Amino acid sequence: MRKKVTLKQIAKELDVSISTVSKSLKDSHEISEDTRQKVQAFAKLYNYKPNNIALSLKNKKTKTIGIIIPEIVHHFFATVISGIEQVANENGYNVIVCLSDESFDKEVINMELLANGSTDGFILSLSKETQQKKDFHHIQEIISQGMPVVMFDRVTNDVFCDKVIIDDQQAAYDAIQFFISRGFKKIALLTTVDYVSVGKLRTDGYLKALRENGIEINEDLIVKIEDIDNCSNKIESLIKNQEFDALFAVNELFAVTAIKLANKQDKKVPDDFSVIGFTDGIISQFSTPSISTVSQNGIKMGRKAAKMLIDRLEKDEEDELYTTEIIETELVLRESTTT
Amino acid sequence: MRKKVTLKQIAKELDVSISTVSKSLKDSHEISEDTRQKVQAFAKLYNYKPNNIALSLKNKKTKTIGIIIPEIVHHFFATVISGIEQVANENGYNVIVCLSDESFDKEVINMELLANGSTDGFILSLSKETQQKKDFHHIQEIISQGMPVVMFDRVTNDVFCDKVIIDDQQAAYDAIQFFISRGFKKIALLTTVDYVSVGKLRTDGYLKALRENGIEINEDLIVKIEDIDNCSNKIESLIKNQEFDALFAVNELFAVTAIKLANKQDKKVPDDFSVIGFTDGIISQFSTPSISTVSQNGIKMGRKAAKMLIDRLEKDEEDELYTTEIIETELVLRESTTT
DNA sequence: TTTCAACACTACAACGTTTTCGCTACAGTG
DNA sequence: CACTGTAGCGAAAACGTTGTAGTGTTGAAA
Repeated sequence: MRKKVTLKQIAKELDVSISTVSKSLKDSHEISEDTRQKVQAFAKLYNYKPNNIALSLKNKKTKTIGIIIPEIVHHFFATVISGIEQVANENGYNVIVCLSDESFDKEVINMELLANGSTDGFILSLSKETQQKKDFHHIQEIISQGMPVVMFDRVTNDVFCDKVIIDDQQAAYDAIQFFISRGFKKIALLTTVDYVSVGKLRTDGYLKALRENGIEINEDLIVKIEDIDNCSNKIESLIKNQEFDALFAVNELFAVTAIKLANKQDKKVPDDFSVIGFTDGIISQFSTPSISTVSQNGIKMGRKAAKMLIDRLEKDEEDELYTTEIIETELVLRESTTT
Repeated sequence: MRKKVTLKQIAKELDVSISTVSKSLKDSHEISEDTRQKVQAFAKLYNYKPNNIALSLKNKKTKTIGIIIPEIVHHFFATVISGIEQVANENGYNVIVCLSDESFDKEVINMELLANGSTDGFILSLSKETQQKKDFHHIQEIISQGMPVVMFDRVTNDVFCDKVIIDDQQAAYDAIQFFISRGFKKIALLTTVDYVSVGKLRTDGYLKALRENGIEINEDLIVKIEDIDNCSNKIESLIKNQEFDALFAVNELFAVTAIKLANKQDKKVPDDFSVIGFTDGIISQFSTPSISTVSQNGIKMGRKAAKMLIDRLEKDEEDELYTTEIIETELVLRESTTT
């Protein structure tokens, strides 16, 4: 086994000082051509590479970005990571990923762990539990220590930092407007419980669109789902007992589940009702019928978040002006809506 | 801004030595009750947490696992990461994720970067390009430096290390046997080009099952796909020009694409032909018809890989005995196969 | 001959931590 | 009084690196 070689070992071997080795490898003019070549040749032979940890300690920079997300087995979050990783990579940064599993405690523990020197900054999306508790002290704490934080998608107004979001309300509004423009008046909504920020905003967009078009809001057409694994009953009863000609779901899982359950009751999408989902993932693309969605570009979101974080990291003045970037969404029309 | 406090600062503030502070916080018996309490109170007040980087440098352990995978926007890899993260977390490890984007160069660069002190070991799945080039020097190099490596799914026999795989050949064999047991004789295969190790193995299982059952192999029923974004023609022509009663796809994307293209030609699954895919992902579950698959439990694979790596890391003797764990697969029957 | 610059190199501190070893002062023992 | 033991603390090294501030030698100008 050939362990990694250090400056010290090279120095000893060549009978020069550590400084000389370090400078030779950095092509310092203080070192004679002769010595430089000797050292470089030796270093190459033994495949010398500086130790990142030692550099991090010295420079007080790790060139590492911490990502905290609720879960990774979720197409949207995976695309965001992918986007972050692209930009990080282009700028010589690594990403270290922690999953909160939607748990407040895990979110706190992971952040505190990484904040102790492991990362230069954070990109995070809040866990459900954190949003529910409205307890953001761990994030505040980290920001107050001078570590930059960028929040995306599931954000909160209670923390001042850079943010990347989509205009959830507007996007939902646009989707509903699309339905209305096609002459649909009875529009059902499949949404989450209110404490999930994005669910709430999308619901608001739905309500706003109806109101502005003078359509009465029918509470029977609004289904709020807490637990995705346990929502069949509610959706089934909606489809069976209510009459509607269009359905808007705040995520693609709700959308595809509704379509499947409709099939069971011999109702066909889009013949019996049109469907638009949210988040343009694999499911929407490949289900039959393929589902029209409000496309939320995760890659773009991740890239933007990473760019904002790195910009802040590489700028030396502390800038207290935080910005919130809005990533545009797009209504992607597929087979689940009549044209 | 309240920067992180160090031992040195506490020492200065309380007018004791750094050693005393360190020992106090570790409840050393060398320190008087009095001093200990004073230090601990102060540390708590200023929220002292030891600096991970300094610890890593001192202990020559980072408590970090490097994960190198081809891409993350891929349900299977996301589940594997999820599994790795679970076990890592349980054992106080963090995970740092790098994506090779199926590129040999990026795989090499990322590994070399992380190997310079950033991680204690690696869990990786080979990029397509690496498998094609059969160049594994970067992995060999890292192993020879004494850094443990665990490979999963896309592995190679040319590198000696711990591995976690499924029995791809057997799983494919079982799927084909299932078809044959239902009386199907004309079985089509949608596979990858041969250099993708798992594709090759699954193809071998298909061939073996046919041979053992005395069914003649019809090359026209075997379609090898290089590029997923550009495979429609080949699959369409298979469906249009060949006659078959069952189709086995080596991944779920191929499976769902085939079903969609069949629909276009007014052929229905499973009425016109049955389909079994590979990798039990979101698509298989939610497409219509839902797709029967050989389920490849990514979480389990990730957990196992992480366990193997951590075991090796925490055991002090160097053990040259490498093992290859086989994760069992399961045939999950859904709507795409007739019963 | 003195002075000084240029050259080629080394020593050392610093980053934050742990741990071994050593030191001092005081109590106890014979 | 001389010695030993010990409680309580501090100094210093080590991990690997970089950059600043020296150090010693040479040769040339004054």
